Amino acid sequence: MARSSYHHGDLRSALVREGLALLEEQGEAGLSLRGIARRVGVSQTAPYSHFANKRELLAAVATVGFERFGRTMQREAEAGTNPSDRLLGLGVGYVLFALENPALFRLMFAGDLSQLATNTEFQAAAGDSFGVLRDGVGAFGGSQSDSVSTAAWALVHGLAELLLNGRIERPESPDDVRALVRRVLSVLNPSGPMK
Amino acid sequence: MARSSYHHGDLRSALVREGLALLEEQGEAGLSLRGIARRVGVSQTAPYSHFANKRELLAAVATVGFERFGRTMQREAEAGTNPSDRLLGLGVGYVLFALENPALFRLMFAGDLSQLATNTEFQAAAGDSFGVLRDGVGAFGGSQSDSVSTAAWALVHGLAELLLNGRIERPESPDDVRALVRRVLSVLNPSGPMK
DNA sequence: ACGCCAAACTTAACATTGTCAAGATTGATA
DNA sequence: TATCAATCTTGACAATGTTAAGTTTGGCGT
Repeated sequence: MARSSYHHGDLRSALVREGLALLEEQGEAGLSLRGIARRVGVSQTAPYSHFANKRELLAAVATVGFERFGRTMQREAEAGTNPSDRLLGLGVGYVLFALENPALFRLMFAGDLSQLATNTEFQAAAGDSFGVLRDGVGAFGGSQSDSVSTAAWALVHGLAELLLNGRIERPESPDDVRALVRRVLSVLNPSGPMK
Repeated sequence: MARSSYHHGDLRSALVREGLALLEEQGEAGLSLRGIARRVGVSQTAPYSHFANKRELLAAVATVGFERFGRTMQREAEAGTNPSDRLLGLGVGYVLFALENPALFRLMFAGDLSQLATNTEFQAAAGDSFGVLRDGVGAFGGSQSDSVSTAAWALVHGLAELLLNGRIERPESPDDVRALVRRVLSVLNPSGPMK
């Protein structure tokens, strides 16, 4: 949709939206500032009126990613009826999101974005999505809630990352994902270490 | 050290070596093909006599990384006297390596390198280093060895990644790393799920 | 209603990067 | 010792992130 007026009107949102689309289609490698601008139908430097640099645009894209991420986890968790099932749902949501949005997931956890302490929106969105996870684990972990929640988080995150890298064989269906997460999460011992 | 002869003599190794050095000094952002060539004192396109493209050079760098990675884990594991302590050592080595070589670790697990099925050296080095881990876990896990080893792997990998991203507070000393890994690994239940 | 101004957008340019093509150099091999 | 293929260089191209300087315009105060 070509615009008629000199001013776009909602360029900032459009850039983020097309950034997400481009990321999905071409992966992070094909995600250039100029490419996004081209796609929106705006000059190469127009984004600089809304973002200080490419990183800040990517942070905005990742922010939307975190919001979707949190919703995905919440949706999967709500199906469960007890704390244990809800934890499983959170893990399934975590891994499903990663597998369905590989490039976005990697962007969200890219090193250079995480150190954007300046960008409060990004930090807030990331914090919120992890809050969903942490709360779910809290209701599950027993005496050692803190260790258990850290362990569960690391577990699903590592699982997602290893799946994306092809180090662990990719499940074919969402049901297989569910089974895998269940199997792996089952080694967690909520009552703390034995000895 | 400027070279005297037209032929470098050992350019391939030099490129990988300086690539590692540049990666450590400047991070992945500052790791350019031309930068490495400049550092070695060779023309911009000289690397193309030894590598098909930048990715292949980075894969060679990552290959060295995986070799060091395996050695670090093995060193830490050898201190333990029983399977449980050895597993702990492996995890500590895993996380320590990530924290001490953040840029290299991220490169090793970068998405585009992992899909280099062509590069057999890279795949072999990666496989070997994970073999060290898998063997160590195998001697630990009980009835559900497979689930336990996958879980332990995902656990330490996720922990490493979350630490690098600053999502989990960074331990200050290697001893703190050891304590953290011990605490988190302690929720693993080697005898399988309870119910 | 009108003029102004700051925000939004464009054009032009620069340095840097990955990569290719074509040529120069040279060590080893026959 | 002549040659040839591997190694390295020069030159060039397109793409990218970013800055500088100029243009357009919607909305505000008067």
